[in-house]
Parts: sequence; structure tokens; C-alpha cells
Amino acid sequence: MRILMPHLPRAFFARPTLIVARELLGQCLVKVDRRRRLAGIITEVEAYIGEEDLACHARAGRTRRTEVMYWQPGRLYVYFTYGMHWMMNIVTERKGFPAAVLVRGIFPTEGIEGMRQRRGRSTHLTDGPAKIAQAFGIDKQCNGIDLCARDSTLWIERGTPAPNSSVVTGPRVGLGSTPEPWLSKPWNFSMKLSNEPA
DNA sequence: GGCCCGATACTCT
DNA sequence: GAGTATCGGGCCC
Repeated sequence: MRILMPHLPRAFFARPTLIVARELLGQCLVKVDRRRRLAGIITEVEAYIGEEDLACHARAGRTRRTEVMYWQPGRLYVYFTYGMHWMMNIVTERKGFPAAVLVRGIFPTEGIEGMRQRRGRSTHLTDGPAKIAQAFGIDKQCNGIDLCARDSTLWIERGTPAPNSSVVTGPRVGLGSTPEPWLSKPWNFSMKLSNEPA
């Protein structure tokens, strides 16, 4: 019997955020856009975990912006920052506990021409969180969508898991004045692709 | 490759 | 009103 639905199931996201973040490396983000597939391998992510984590938007509690982080795992949390950029996160853990993984880096594999059109350039298509949102056409309208729903046009597909030897961890990026210990938590995960320079 | 800086508007205090 | 989970252009290696 063939697998009918390629989506990673909700159980994948309903686990500790650091586990989900690590295991998202090597998986494939897919969007069906006007009947064409846009896809890429996830190469860099960051974990944001709960109201205690002072780098997490949920540090301010449940607000209109952070509402989706409190929903079931497998939802998309999309927010706007710096006056012009959208960011894409995947909600993790259990309903009622605000946590998510920010997708910071992708290696494009399908629909590259479409990404180039949206980005208005031919290189550096998805090597940053706002670039990913622009290349995949993700904005406020995508906030709260369910990556695990049967009829979703956006989902995570099983790829080739990143071997431990390719994974690097480090502090999260762009946190500015966030106090310790949160500023230095090694909750950024990235993988080196074998065809990239070391 | 790197550093510096301005753009820009939304969220929460 | 302040702060912001960034980007791209200009410049200099």
C-alpha cells in the first residue's frame, strides 16, 4: 500500500522543540502554488520555547500576534518584522504551550524560476528567514494554516535526515538585547550540505 | 568575503 | 513611543 499523504504527521511536531528543530534539518518544505511545486531542503532552524524564553515572542503571553503559538503543533506561525519582512515558524509541543521553530535557511530544489520571480534576483533565494517567506509567497494570509491538514497547500515532506556529522549548533541570531541565559542558548541548528564549501 | 547603515510598519507598553 | 527572530546596497578588501 502506497503512502497517500506525503506530509509529516502532527506527531512529528508534537515533541520537544529542540528535537523537532534538529530533525527538521534535511526535511523538505513544499508549497503548491498555482499547481506548481515550490520546494527546498531545510538547512537552518531555530527553537523558541515557551513564555520563560525571553527571546520567544510568547514572553509577553498570549496576544493577538502570538495566538497561533498556543494552537496545536503543526500550525504555521507567520509574523511581520522590521517594517517589511515576514518570518515563517512551525508550531511545536502541545496545544496551550507556546513554542515554535523558525525556518532560517533552505536549499531550493523545485520551482526555482518562480522563486527568482518573487525575489527579483537569481541568487540568494532562500538563505535567510525573510527571503524564504518571499520566495515561497508566505505572508499574513498563511498565519495559522495547518501543515498537517489533508487539503493544505503547504507542508513538510520527509527528506534525507541530516547526519550528526553535518549539524552545527550555536546561539540564535538577531536577539539583540535579550538577557542571559536566553541570549546564549545554543538553539540554532544548521547543516552543511555536502556540495557546499566547508 | 566582510562591515555599515537606512528602509519600514507592526506589536505591545 | 520604543523596539524589532532582516535585507540589500555601497563600499572596502
